[in-house]
Amino acid sequence: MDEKYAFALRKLALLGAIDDHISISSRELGETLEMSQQSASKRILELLNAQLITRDLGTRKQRIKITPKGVEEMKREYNEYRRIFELTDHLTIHGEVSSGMGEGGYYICQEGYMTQFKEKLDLVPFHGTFNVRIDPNEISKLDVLRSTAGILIEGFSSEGRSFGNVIAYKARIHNVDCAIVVPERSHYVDILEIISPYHLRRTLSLNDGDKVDVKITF
Amino acid sequence: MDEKYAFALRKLALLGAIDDHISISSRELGETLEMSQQSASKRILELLNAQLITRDLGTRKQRIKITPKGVEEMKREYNEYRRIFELTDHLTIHGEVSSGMGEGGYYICQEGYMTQFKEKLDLVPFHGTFNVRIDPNEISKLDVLRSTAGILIEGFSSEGRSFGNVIAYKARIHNVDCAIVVPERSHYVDILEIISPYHLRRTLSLNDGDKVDVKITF
DNA sequence: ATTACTAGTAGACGAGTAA
DNA sequence: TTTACTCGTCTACTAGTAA
Repeated sequence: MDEKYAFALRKLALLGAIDDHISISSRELGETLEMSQQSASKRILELLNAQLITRDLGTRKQRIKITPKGVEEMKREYNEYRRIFELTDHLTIHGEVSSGMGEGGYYICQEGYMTQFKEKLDLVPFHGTFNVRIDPNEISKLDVLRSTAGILIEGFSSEGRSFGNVIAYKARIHNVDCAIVVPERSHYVDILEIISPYHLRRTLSLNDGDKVDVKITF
Repeated sequence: MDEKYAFALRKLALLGAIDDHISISSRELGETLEMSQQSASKRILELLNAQLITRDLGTRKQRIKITPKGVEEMKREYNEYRRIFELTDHLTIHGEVSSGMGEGGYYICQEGYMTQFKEKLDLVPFHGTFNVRIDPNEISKLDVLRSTAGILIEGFSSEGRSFGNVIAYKARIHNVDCAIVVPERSHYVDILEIISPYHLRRTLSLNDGDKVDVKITF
């Protein structure tokens, strides 16, 4: 995205153009962007062309709304700032113990992954995965995590099945070493899958619903 | 700040130029900014001129560090994004009950303020202020709060003393109505001063050090 | 009121090059 | 190798104005 579009997009977002269409004339937009009506009009055409906004052009005033693509572009910039101001040397994600679907456990136990966990993380997973449901307020911390370079656990093929790359992040839960494992090609979910040399539920006496802090170190 | 400077400043920050001087040639900066060496050199001179960065220009490579002013400018942009993505209709600040210095209580009890609290907040403070020490991880939420339009409680003069403007924000602590009061001209502190028609310590059975969630509604 | 075209100007950019 | 000057080009802006 052209950097100059970010400014206009951000000001539109502050006026509420993410949730709804907002009525704003090119003159008014020009005022908030500190430019002429003509330039603001041109900027709107550029944003439309870049598919960052949509517009209803009525006879009176145009109505503008930011597209999902526009929101994504802004989030990218937002996440850069988060990395600058929030990331020191660690990131803490709050959540609660979840029994999850247990699907991750099957993948993680594959020999092809296990050898790499030992080599690259110096960690032999005890048993399956430990699942943490991320506090809804902190889902966006996943963006920050995923924009950070983790440890690449390479995919492989075994018995005609292919297993994809996995990104691992070293972490600690209540001072017990562990690692978060995220399939490289996965949709965002609110569950952190965690491996540890210990049986975390037993070691930390945790049950479903108990609050935990996952501290990722960089 | 010229908007185009923000991009360069942000990329420098991501390279670590907030904490330390970083070695970066104009050619390298040009690569990360996707522009020529010449333009990157010019951009550096502009940033220097705007006092957003400082530079050691050695014989080999220049070393660049972002100034406090530069950091402030970035924070302003960061806070705009926070308002866009973090602020829905409320903001929750975590903290713990603190006995504070009790100074706020004296000011707040002034007749000039009290009448306005009743009119503008529909709230007759019970007694002094209730102090919450903000969780260190959430101090920056104050930036977000202060960049939000609160309710202006006008200053006044009484018995030869002048009392300044105060900004109030309606809030709830564990479902009890209250309001945060912030002197307009004050340095940042980690204490929220809160007024409520109830004696919060007694009503909620709170003692120093107890964790509380302050939910600000907009 | 609007939006947005055209024309003229100021400013941003990169190539060449000096130090 | 550096940084950064000059200069030509090309883009971005605003004023004027049409629809």
